[in-house]
Amino acid sequence: MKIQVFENGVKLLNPENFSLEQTFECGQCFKWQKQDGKYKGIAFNKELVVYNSGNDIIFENISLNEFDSIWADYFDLNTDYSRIIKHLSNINPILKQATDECPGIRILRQDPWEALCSFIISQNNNIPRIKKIINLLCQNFSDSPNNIKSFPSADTIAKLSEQDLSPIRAGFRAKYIIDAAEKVSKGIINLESIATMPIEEAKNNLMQIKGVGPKVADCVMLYGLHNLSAFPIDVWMKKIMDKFFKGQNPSIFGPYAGVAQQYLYHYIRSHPEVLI
DNA sequence: GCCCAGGTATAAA
DNA sequence: TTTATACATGGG
Repeated sequence: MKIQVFENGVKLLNPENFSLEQTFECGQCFKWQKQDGKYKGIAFNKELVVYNSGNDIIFENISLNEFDSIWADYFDLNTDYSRIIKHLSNINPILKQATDECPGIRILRQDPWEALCSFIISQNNNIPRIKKIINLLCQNFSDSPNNIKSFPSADTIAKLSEQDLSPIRAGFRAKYIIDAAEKVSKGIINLESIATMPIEEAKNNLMQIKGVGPKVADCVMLYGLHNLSAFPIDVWMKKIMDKFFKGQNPSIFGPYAGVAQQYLYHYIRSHPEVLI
């Protein structure tokens, strides 16, 4: 990974297997917004503007230290995705097509609580409205010390009532958000320790939270706890499995099932005709 | 107006 | 154990 440091930022020179568009628009995160061709977002209480410049990617107005300590990790830039892609594309022709189409997806290392809360909100919902609700949650309840609209902590949400949450228009999910926040805040659910458990045990723990079923639990494992074998199955993935992997289960993708799932999901959403 | 959305809780079979 | 229905809200 070649890096150039400017007076006002860090530039990644022609990075391999890293596309902002594919990474942000593949349905794994909901808080990054495109403005004037640049992506603006917040993670771990830091604001970032990041954008393409030719084949390079510019991280605006940050130090090398911040890049190394926060963003290289967040974007999973120290993982060799070319190896994962090579492995996956040998498994099945549709996976090869998917990786050829969107080889720049990175599985972000999101904050575990943010991922949990976000995917509770995602249930029976569409992506534009998921984004809207999460944005309202941050606008209304962010507890950042720096006056930025970061994702509110579980402790902050745990102090709220279902009625307090009414401005975010989450509907029936509000009670689930509160329950998750209370369990995390009280330590009944410890996301750090869940990260070290075998995946089935981890999912069973997460499913103690109201509104968390197998799909949301897999999303938390994959996007929040970076367990790359977690395989969230939604309506699209169900169709894909039925058509291309009939009778098989996600274990055929080995330890990278979750990455496979992300390539397939992104690919099939832009080519739904493949399923016909 | 109508159908549906990166599902889950609950009740009924 | 499997299958059916309600759920809040608003995008398309």
